[in-house]
Amino acid sequence: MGRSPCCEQVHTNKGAWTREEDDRLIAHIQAHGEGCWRSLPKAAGLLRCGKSCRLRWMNYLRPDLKRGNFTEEEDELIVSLHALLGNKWSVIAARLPGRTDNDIKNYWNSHIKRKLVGKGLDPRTHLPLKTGRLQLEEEGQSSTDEGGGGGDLDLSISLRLPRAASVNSANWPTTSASPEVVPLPPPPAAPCGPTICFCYHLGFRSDEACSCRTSQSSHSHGYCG
DNA sequence: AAGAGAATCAACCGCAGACGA
DNA sequence: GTCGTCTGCGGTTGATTCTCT
Repeated sequence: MGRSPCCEQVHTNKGAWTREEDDRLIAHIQAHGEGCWRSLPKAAGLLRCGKSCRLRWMNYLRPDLKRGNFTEEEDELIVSLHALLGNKWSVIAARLPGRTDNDIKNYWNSHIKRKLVGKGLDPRTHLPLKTGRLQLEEEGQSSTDEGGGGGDLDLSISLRLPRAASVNSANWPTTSASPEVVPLPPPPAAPCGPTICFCYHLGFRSDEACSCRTSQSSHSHGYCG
């Protein structure tokens, strides 16, 4: 098919952005909005590809970005969301106002991953390391894999919010009640059926995020229906 | 003080999905 | 329905900074 390159490689800069390039990009976006990234570099007088401009703006120049260390609350929230969503960094970032997917991804890889391993947890599955089952998973059998593949057990797990009301962002353990918080996709319209609500309490504190507490244990399984 | 290794983070790359013609 | 373009995402890389010896 011959995908065209995202930019004319010959005429674009690469590598670290200069102060001047940043200023040009900021000035252009403040004047014209984010608009079409492909045409932006030319319009802004930048020798960069649109992709690079977008990345620079999203990850570094946006005025609403929060700089500095992650708080303990953010840390816990990332772990919780990762347990539910996996490496959906953009979705996780949407729950953390002022943080970018790149930030979170980097923070995950440099801090949290190590922290979980230190606690004896598999950072991918959030389950204890080196059980027989996990041994299988490490060889390519993930517990979240689509139903498929071998073995006597159907290992697929259905995750859903325990109650429709939980879609409301107020029920999520966000660090602030920012209106920018993006709710997770709503559950199907059908009433909550026999699907297991697998509430794996990682990082959530009491009365937050989920109310179907059928067990006092820290790793409880609730049931919708 | 200097070098080595580890940690951090900005940026790039390739792919997939959305969308319009 | 097909094709081409654009955007956004996740994985990865590489430069810089920090820490330890």
